[in-house]
Formats: sequence, C-alpha cells, structure tokens
Amino acid sequence: MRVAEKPEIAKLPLFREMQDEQRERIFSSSFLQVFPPQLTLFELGQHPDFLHVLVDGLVELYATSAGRDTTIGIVEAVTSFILAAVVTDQPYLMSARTIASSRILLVPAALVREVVKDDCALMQATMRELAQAYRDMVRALTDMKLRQSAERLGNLILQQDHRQGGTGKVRLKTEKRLLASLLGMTPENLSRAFGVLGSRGISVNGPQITISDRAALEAFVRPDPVRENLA
Amino acid sequence: MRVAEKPEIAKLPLFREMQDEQRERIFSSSFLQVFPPQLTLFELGQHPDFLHVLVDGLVELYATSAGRDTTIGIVEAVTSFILAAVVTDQPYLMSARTIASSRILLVPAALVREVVKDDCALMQATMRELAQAYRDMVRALTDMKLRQSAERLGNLILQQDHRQGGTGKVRLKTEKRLLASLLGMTPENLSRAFGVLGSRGISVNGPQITISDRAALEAFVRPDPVRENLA
DNA sequence: AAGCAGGCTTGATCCGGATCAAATTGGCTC
DNA sequence: GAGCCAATTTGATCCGGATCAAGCCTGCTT
Repeated sequence: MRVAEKPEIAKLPLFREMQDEQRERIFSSSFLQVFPPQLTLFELGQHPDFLHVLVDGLVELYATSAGRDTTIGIVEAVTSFILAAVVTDQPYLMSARTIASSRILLVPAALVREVVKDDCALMQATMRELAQAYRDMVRALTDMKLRQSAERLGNLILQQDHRQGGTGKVRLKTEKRLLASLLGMTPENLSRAFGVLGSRGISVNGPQITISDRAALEAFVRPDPVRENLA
Repeated sequence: MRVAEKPEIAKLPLFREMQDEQRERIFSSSFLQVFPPQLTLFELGQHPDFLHVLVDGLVELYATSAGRDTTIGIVEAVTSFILAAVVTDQPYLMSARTIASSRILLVPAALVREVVKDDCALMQATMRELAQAYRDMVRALTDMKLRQSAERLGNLILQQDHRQGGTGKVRLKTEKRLLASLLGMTPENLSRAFGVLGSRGISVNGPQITISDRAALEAFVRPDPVRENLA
C-alpha cells in the first residue's frame, strides 16, 4: 500500500500503539481497493481472508437466515470491521455490502493473526476493540429484547445526537429503509415511529431531525441506564 | 486462594497458556466465595471490581431497562464471565444473580488488567474469549431479529443436543421460565412453543426433551447456516 | 414539462406474541 | 395422605408490529 490515507489509518485505535515496523509490515502487504455502491464484499459463511478497514464510504453489515435479512451494523469511515472473524479464523457470521462508493483497505487475515502474536500493543488494541464490540452487541440485544420500536428509534436519535455533538440536530446518513432494518422493524413502522416521536419532542424533515424537547424525548424512550464513557 | 479447584480453573482456556508465575500471582490475590441461590452478585451500572469465575453452580446474566428485564445468558461451571467489563474498565451492562448455590472465584479486576499487560499469552486468551463472546452475541441478536419464538426454541434445543453429545436427548438445566426469558418470550408462549414443536419432531416430558425426528425439526427451525467450529 | 422510478408515508388488515385469568401438575411439608 | 405453594399449562383477549395496498413526493430522464 502506498496511499495518502496511510497516516489516517495508522491513527486508528487499532493500529495506533503498535510498533512502527510491524505496522509497516501490515500495510506493505495490504491494498486499498475501491468498490462501487451496492456491491457485496463478502457473505456469511465465507472464510475471512482479509481484515477490512473502511477508509471512505459506507458499509452495511447484515445477516440472513430463514429467508429474511436484517442489518447488524452500519460502518462509517474510518473503521475496521469483522475483526472477530479474523481473529478466531472462523467463518463470517454476517455479510457486508457497500452502501455508497467505498474505499477499503484489505489486510490479509493470516498476517493480522501473525502480527498480533508478535506485537503486544496490537494485541491489546485488538482486545479492547473486541471488548467494545461485544458491549455494543449486548446493548443492541437488550435494546431489541426490552424496548419497542418507537423507543428504539428515539434512543438511536439520542445516541446519534450525542455523537454528533449534542446540538439537537441530527442528520441521517442512510436511507430510512436501512435504518428500519438496523432497528429491527419495517420501513412502514419506522415511518409511524417517527410519527409517534413527533409528539414526544422531535420534528423530522426528510433526513434532518431536530430534537425540540429533549426532556420529553428522554422521558419517553427511557435511555440506557448506563452511559457509555466517551471513547 | 488455596483450593482443590485450582487445577481445574488453571485448565480454563483463559488461564491455560499463561506463565505459571503470573497465574500464581492472579490466584494468590483471588478468593473463592460461596453464594446461596437467588443472590444478586452485581448490578448493571456498577463498576467491575472482580472478574468472576463460576467454579460450581449456575448464574444468570440479565439486563434491565424500562421496568422490564431479560436474560442475556446463563453461565455454567466452569466459566469466567464479564471479561469485557473488566478489560474495558467500564460499568457492567448486565446484572448477575445465582440460580443455584454457587462457588465463585473472585479475581480483582485491576490485577487482571495489569497481568494481561505483562503476559501476552493471557492477553491472547482474553482476546480469543472476547472474540468468541462477540460472535455468540451476534448470533443471539440475529436469532432474535430473524426468527420467531418456536424457531428460536427449536434451535436452542438443537444446539443443546449438539453440545450434550448429539444423542437426541436433552435435559433442561434451568426452569422453563428462565429459558423463556433467555429466548425473549413469556413462559406462556414458551409452553405453547413446546406444543408447536411437539408436531415437529420433539417430545417433552418435564425437563427431559427428546428429539424424535431430527430432520423434521431442522426443516422447521432452519438452523444457523454457519455451524460453529467445535471449540 | 411530462413521465417515470424509487423511497417514503398512510391506511386497512392480519398475525405473533403479550397479557390476563384460570386450571393443572408436581414436589413439599406436616 | 391431605394440604400447600410454585411452576407450568391452557384458554381468552389484546396489542404491537408485519403485511398488503394505495397514494405521494422528489429527483431524474427524455
């Protein structure tokens, strides 16, 4: 790899702390590839050949079973994904496709596993990343099991607002149909859920959401009792 | 700690590969404690002071939100739990309570974090454990999002059978109400789900389940497309 | 500017699972 | 063995969300 994005990638939590020469070893065997929108990057059940780092664009992680499918996560740049499959060297549990045109760094999985063994800093970063990913999944699962759809939506809006700086203005980065799938509901019901939240402190205009009454919203959605530490 | 169980605990994947002296360092600062049934070990939101290792007994991990609660996992001996909270040093995302009388090894969380840094083998084991836990969560989430209740039950029975040796006889280790909570349904509906599966290849007698027609059962529940490697 | 297509919304209906309310069962104590 | 308590099962009803079916709006094509 020989690209302008190298420093940016090197700054990722995953690669930040590791030895320079090991990082160079990883990067020199990796390559950056551009993918058009709507392209399937890999599918559930396949053997993981590469650790993926989304440098630019947007990627959907989704799972399929019993003829249906559902979105497990939406990956925004710059982030690595499917670390767990690479580390365990087991088949993917999800498929991935680009939503927008995307540039992705492909790091050979076997190399990752090898360098991880040699470089404790990388291993530690990997461990942290996995622990965080696990916690995110726990949250997603309890969200799904304990809250109903409008509450889930409200919570997601609060989270997004928090991540975007707490301004009370949230802009959706994806189509609503995708958001619906992520939240585990149909597009129809997402639309209705926005309707419900309309009388709970939110106003919606296309992809632009405004929190007009945060207190009312929080009262309705009952946010997570445990706030995540700001990373 | 000075107990008969030490060798058994030392054989856990988490502690198996590490340096002997580091392991001893961990064990010497840990202590084994006996808890009666139905006792809350810790609660969601608390700061993790100890890594727990269930030596004997049964523990429920559950989450609470919005006045409801749901079971996230059931821990059987011998297994460590809440590694992720310990590693990240962030508040628990779930609560834990004993189901049966249990003996638990309590390992100071700060010590774990420290030794992990010094002992790469332990770190690697931690990383693997977290990766596996993450994958389990992904499965649980997709299960919840994509399958309906009788299918979830059928799948759980198949998994259990697989883990218990594939004999076609599965014995439930917990009350059915707890199983219902794990599967994300009410006890009433669990009962009805067993009824449904009655005509799909299984028969139930109290806690004893018999798979009488595996093909029929698999056709109905559409098992995970990706089989887990036997650990 | 008309036509079209895809995504979003709205309305009507259906279905899975929750809730509420009784039975029934099974292990216990006395 | 009677009585009791908790777990489970069964039945009736209700509700959230899915599905089906139109409309609608926006951006793009021709």
